[in-house]
Amino acid sequence: MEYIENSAFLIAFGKNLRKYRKLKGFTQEQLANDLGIEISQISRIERGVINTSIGNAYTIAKVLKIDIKELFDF
Amino acid sequence: MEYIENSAFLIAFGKNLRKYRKLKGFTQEQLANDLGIEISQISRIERGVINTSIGNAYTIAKVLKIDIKELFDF
DNA sequence: TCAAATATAGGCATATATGCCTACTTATTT
DNA sequence: AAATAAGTAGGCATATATGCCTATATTTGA
Repeated sequence: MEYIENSAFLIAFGKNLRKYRKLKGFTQEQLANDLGIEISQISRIERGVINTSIGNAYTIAKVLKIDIKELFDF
Repeated sequence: MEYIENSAFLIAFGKNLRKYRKLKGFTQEQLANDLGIEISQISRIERGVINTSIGNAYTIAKVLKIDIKELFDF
């Protein structure tokens, strides 16, 4: 198994999240509303600007109705 | 798929991390040193006291030489 | 091409994780 | 039982994520 840098990981995670969000037909705003977090955060997470929490990742998976492991599968 | 509460998720994550840490023969201190983070944080994460970042989870997986998905597999 | 919807960018205040430290507790080993 | 190792607890300062807001850019649809 090869490991990437932390910043690259955040970007990869964000891209993956964006993929699943669109796949499930959510806009950033809808996702943020369902999550109960700020819409600007979704944009930041998807671009890899911020290093969000595991709890947030879990809640996102919950809203998207996917397994959290899928968010880390890339 | 059934989803648990956020606080329960953090506790489950911590227990799982502890399982893998011991499985790989690390003390909290060794893991913290290899990670380059504070030992007190490991204790807090394992007990579900804090909601650590996805980047931290990734680095932990890297040090333990496991796939990050395993940390979320419970 | 224009309008509307969606996403990006950044500033500022606040909340929470983290680092650093000391003290205490629990577990392990002899 | 005593000594050592490992883990827990909490305080305080700092760093970073988050919330809230406004403005700009980009994409999508008519």
